[in-house]
Amino acid sequence: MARRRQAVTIRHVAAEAGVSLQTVSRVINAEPNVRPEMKQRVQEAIDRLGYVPSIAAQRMSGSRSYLILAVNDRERTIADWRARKGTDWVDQMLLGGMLTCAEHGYRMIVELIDTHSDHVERELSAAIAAVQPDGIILTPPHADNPQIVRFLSDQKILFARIGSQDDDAGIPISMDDAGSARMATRHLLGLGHRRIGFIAGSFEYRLSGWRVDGWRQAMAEAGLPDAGLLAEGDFSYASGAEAARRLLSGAQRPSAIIASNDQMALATLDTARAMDLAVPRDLSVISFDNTPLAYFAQPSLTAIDQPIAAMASKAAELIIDGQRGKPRPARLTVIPSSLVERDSVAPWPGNG
Amino acid sequence: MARRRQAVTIRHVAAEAGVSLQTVSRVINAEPNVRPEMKQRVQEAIDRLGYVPSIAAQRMSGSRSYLILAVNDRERTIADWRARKGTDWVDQMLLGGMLTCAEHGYRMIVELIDTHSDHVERELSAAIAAVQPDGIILTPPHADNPQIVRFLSDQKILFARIGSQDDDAGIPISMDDAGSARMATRHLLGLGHRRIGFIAGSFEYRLSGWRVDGWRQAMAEAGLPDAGLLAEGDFSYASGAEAARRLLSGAQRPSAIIASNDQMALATLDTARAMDLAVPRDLSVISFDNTPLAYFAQPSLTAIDQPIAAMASKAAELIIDGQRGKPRPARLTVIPSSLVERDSVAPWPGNG
DNA sequence: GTGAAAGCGCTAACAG
DNA sequence: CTGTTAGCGCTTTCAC
Repeated sequence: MARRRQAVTIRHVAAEAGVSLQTVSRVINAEPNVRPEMKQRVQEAIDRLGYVPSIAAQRMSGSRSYLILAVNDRERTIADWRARKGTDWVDQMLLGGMLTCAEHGYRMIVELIDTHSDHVERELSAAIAAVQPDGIILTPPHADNPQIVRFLSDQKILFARIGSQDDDAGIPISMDDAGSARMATRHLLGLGHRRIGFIAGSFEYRLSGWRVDGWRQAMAEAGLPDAGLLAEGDFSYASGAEAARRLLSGAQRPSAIIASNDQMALATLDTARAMDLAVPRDLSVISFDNTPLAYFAQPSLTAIDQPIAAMASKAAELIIDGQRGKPRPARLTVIPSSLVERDSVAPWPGNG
Repeated sequence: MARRRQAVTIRHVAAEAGVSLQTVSRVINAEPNVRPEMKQRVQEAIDRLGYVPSIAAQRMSGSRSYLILAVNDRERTIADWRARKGTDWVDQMLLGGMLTCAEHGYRMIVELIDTHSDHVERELSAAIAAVQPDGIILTPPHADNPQIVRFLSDQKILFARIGSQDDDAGIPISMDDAGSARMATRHLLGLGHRRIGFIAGSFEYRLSGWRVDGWRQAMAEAGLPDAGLLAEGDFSYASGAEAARRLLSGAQRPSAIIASNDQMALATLDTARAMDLAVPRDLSVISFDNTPLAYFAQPSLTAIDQPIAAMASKAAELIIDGQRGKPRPARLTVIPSSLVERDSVAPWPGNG
């Protein structure tokens, strides 16, 4: 195996520009205390030689690796990939995270970690030891995993927590789940609906609770009861179908249902059809997440769009800022969600 | 910025096990010439300390970086991510590539490169200089880009070419596009169809030509003419719609159409509907790729499933093998595709 | 402001 | 079979 060496190193640039290694290093890192003319001379040599620093070497000596680890739940991610049902969480993370990293000379590495395993910490620390990232982006449910959060805090590693609202450690970034659920509920209230059911996601995800809270608040604001209108799912299609059946079988069935993700909303659509209820004529449905599924469903789903790309981009940005010495935001960074209106919602038809 | 150092280094392990650094290194790299008892002693120390080698340090001294670069077309990839229409090419690459990499202690880094830019080479060489990957996985259209292929050959970097069939350089891995098109065509012939239209993709992708060839061959085998049955698209929905309209407006319209990707197949579905043709009663449609779109389309699309995950996995495997000294396969590695039957195909209805 | 020297964690090459 | 030595390319520290 040939010992593969870098074609153009800082040494070549230094020779070409007739300066020391240090000066080149300073220019690369945009450090102060370099005369403009020196800086220009070095920059020209860099361009002429097409020099690009080796991230391995940069990491070896310095404190930066220019690598950010994006950590996702192994089981769920692989299941989504295999299912090929259009869940594009990872794509959106890459869209936001990768591009923002690239703008600053960073790269993103995707890592899958088991939530349930008793050795989460070991898995994560192995990844950290191997990659030595400058920061870590956590997603649900890891973002609220106390073991992980404590571990990263102790290690003093910069980390962002997408979908979390805890500002005790790391950098929480959220779309404001409660507010989003309120928005969806108010939208339906505004159309005259009074009995609005809610299908919660797994409470292993803290955002599930916040979404329920938002719905409850909006109902309370409108002076409406929520008793008998909440059903719990676990984000899976099957759980959504069961929850929808429960809600729709009651004596006073809801005229609208909000589901905590697209899979459960789709299940609600199918369940309604099976019960001879037309959507949106007999039942309005609003979904959360807005994956491609929402677009393809029949009828297409009105949905709260979870701004994954924007959250990932912000996460990368804040980590890079932090790496450069900027203090982290004092509290939760909110990236607002939006309501995408499609065909699954209609005004309340009245008593007719 | 604190100079962040590795918590546990090879040095600690060596001390713990009471051996030299070299011996530890040999154990890590599974090199021969280490007595089993030594090996075990070292392994125990590694486990006790939770030691994981730093890939940066490994790259610095050795010849391996344990990093593989997966290169995709920038423009198309970003467009797909933004569109959120369920194109899951990158997900499938990750599914196959990342998991296989992980099995061997490698990581995959996704990189986006402009095809059209006149500085493809510069972009790519910058990525290589920065990451110093042990190998590169090229996808269409890069896999057949002569500039890129020549450049990587000259640099003597291991690279796999997904979707390519050239065995002059790199490691070509293909699903056999001609064979796949033949399979689709024969499937329709077997159901009695005689006039089978074909919508080609952009000829900037060489596989577009191969797919056309396969269709032509199958038609010729059956003694059928293909004149007037070929329309050219560019993989976009719009181009597919236009191509479908052209094919369906002829005097002798086809009873079946094969589209070279899902977007164009969807466009064919919509165009047929607009022309009052029912699918599959009046027109059968077969698609290529089998993204989530094929599953969600109405009616769902019978499709040639392009085994992206399997190809990416094979690519990673062959690169890692190569890195370990195994010679690359003498010729094209074929990962067979399969036909996924759904609702867009029916037997030829006869003259009625 | 700029340069020289030391060392990051690991492996290649060579000794023993 | 095992240990020692010399770097890999870069940044840090400390002189000047």
